[in-house]
Amino acid sequence: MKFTEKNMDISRRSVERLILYRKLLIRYEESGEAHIFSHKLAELADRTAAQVRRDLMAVGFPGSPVNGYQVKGLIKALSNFLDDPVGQNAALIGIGNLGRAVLEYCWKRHPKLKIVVAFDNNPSKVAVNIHDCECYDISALEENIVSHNIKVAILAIPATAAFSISQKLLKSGIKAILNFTPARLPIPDNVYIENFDIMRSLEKAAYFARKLDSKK
Amino acid sequence: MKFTEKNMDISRRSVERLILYRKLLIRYEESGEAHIFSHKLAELADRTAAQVRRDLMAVGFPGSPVNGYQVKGLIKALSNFLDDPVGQNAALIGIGNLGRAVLEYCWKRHPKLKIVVAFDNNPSKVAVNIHDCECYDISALEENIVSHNIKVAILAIPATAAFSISQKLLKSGIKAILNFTPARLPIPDNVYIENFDIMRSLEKAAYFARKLDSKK
DNA sequence: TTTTTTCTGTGAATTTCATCACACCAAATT
DNA sequence: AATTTGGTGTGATGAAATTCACAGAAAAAA
Ligand SMILES: NC(=O)c1ccc[n+]([C@@H]2O[C@H](COP(=O)([O-])OP(=O)(O)OC[C@H]3O[C@@H](n4cnc5c(N)ncnc54)[C@H](O)[C@@H]3O)[C@@H](O)[C@H]2O)c1
Ligand SMILES: NC(=O)c1ccc[n+]([C@@H]2O[C@H](COP(=O)([O-])OP(=O)(O)OC[C@H]3O[C@@H](n4cnc5c(N)ncnc54)[C@H](O)[C@@H]3O)[C@@H](O)[C@H]2O)c1
Repeated sequence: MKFTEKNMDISRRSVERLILYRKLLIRYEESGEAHIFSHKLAELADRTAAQVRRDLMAVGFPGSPVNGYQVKGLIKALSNFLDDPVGQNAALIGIGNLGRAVLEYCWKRHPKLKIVVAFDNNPSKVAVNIHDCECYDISALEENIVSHNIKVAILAIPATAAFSISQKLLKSGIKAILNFTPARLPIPDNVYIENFDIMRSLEKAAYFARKLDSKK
Repeated sequence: MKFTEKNMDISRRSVERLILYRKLLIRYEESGEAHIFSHKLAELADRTAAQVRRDLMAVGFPGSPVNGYQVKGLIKALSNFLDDPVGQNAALIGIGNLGRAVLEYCWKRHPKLKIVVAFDNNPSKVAVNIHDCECYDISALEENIVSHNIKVAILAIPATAAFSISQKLLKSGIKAILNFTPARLPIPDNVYIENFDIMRSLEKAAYFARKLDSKK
């Protein structure tokens, strides 16, 4: 069954890896390679070849035992699987240190996914244009979220403001939130949320550093 | 067996949750509560009560069927399990937008884990002191990592510099790296690495936003 | 031509992770 | 005094994720 239909359910972890594979493949293609074997892609992604092939089953792009996968075709198949054909817009809430770093970083990285609007309550930060992204006052949040058909938001405001803004986002039809504030937001389960907390990541890193350092 | 010894192997996910529990408990304690039941902690952490109790087995702090867990004691037991008794120091490499945001955010958040040194190759950023953190020229990296007994590093430099710096970190005995650059770093498996890539997280969020939005 | 090699695609086995369900306990209730 | 209530700690069970292992296919080697 080479051309598996792509409406099968797929795990969060698997999607994560598919996104990584695509990124690695784009880089790999730039180095001039036209084909790649699962074990090579696995090496780049730091996974096993079997897992790579399993993950790719969801995408349904066939490889050949002789040459492996055609890189260009696989990238296209992955994009077809992962991206919205029309493209998706995202919003940034909070144009502080972190918000600006994110804006800078995400600029022009993805042809189908762009941060097109940002919001802040500090007048000095609005009415400007950073990297193709229009900056508005926070009072214009709802109307712009709706009018730009935005379903993804990045929260980078102080924790104290996080809850009330998240409620507004939900009301405006947001379906995914990347939450950089340390606040825990109550979210219905038909909305995706990912909480980032660098302090917690640092604690985890420190825990394992200690374990690894004490071994041998 | 109430007082399980804590040298059992514990999964990465479980450690992650224990760190979250502690944070939630500290907040909970501030609200004046002295005791907590597993189902309440589960609710705060958005997990099940059974999983909370399972996770806590590793810590070995007993709860009572009548009052649940004593919050103060549990926080202490978690800290005892998670933290280095002496404390750990971390280093930041790259004092740019992102680096400064991280430095600001992590400042005074943890009594046993501190970013004590930072490095940059831009002279205008060194020889200053941000939030108790000394900023040095990158050439002083190795000696300071060693002299401060640092095992955890945060990489927030341009991707092009990531590989060579990571090699220096490894040589200096680093055991964990939080990598914010999009570079993939080859790391021996006795060193912990966590790769952050907001673009990839955003892609994932967009994927699930799309799926959730198309359902019903 | 026949055999060997090598890699894909995927059922089956295995391992890892999460939940279930219950023995046990102490307080509250009858 | 007996019974009910509600929560912990954990063995047993179930589900999910990963790895194994092999049929099949096509090129390369013999
Ligand atoms: N997850 C992490 O690792 C991490 C790292 C750094 C910072 N943070 C968190 O991310 C958030 C932003 O961090 P930062 O360093 O950029 O802070 P910052 O203070 O530099 O930026 C916050 C921005 O939000 C704006 N703002 C404040 N209230 C607002 C409101 N009600 N509506 C709209 N905009 C508002 C401010 O004007 C400011 O521009 C904070 O919650 C911080 O704790 C998280
Ligand atoms: N993971 C993410 O989501 C994310 C988000 C934003 C930025 N980033 C990445 O994080 C890194 C830093 O981002 P930023 O926005 O802070 O960039 P930045 O340009 O503001 O900061 C980079 C800093 O590194 C310093 N630097 C450059 N070369 C160096 C070297 N060889 N040794 C020491 N210091 C050096 C520069 O002087 C500068 O201060 C970049 O790789 C960027 O792509 C990642």
